[in-house]
Amino acid sequence: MLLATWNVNSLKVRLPHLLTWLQSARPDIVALQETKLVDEAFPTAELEEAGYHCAFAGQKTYNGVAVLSREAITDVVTDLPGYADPQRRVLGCTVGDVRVLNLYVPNGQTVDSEKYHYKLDWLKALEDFCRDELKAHPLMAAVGDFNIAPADRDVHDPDAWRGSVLVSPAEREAFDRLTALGFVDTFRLFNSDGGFYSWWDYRMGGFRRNHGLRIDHVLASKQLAERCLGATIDVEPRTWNRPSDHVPVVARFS
DNA sequence: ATGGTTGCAACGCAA
Repeated sequence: MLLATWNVNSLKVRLPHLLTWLQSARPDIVALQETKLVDEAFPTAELEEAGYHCAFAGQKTYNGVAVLSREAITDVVTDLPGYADPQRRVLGCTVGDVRVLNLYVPNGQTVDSEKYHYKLDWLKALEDFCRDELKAHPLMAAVGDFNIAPADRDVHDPDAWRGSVLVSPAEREAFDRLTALGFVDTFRLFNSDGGFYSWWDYRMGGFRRNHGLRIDHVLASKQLAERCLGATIDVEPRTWNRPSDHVPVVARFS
């Protein structure tokens, strides 16, 4: 079973890339972020034609998440309990025996901004939610654009980034508290090296120079992680014409 | 030198 996450930065623009990638990678479940589409505009017909069921929580212009699955999708939730938020950043659902939580964690903008405090508040609500979800669903994955590079090895220039949003201590502590609930970073089960990134700024030739950050993750509950056979970052779509600034991260399970 | 690119949608905002 292949489980993937991809921040597509506009599903309208990236639909051709997504369809091409679905055909080549053949994932069973794909979590999408930054669809930037209202639900009425979601390309359900094209994706069903490609063999996927769809669940989505969209909004105009910003945010928006979706899950595509070859198997049926049930028990959908689109909010963190007790955290009223008009921004569409959460899609929890069940596929087979696995609970999947698709997350588009707030970016935070800068550490001195209101958006940064929103990010930390949001992560606290996520932690409370995941604590309960893990108890209810021993086989669980929390995937998505976390907008956090967990360690310096996940950052192309740690000294230049020190203290910035996406790497700040408070964000990393929130990420560590989340994993301490009982998640495993599947990529790190198979690769402990630096230099592997899932996002590169569009500006300044970021991808060409591999000036990236590893901020998109497939976290698996301990019981699900026991079934993990591999995890990869597929950088190829970043080489295509008019790419997303993020690439798919994929984990394989038995 | 505090830049730059993209998407949305409207001439700014978010990433």
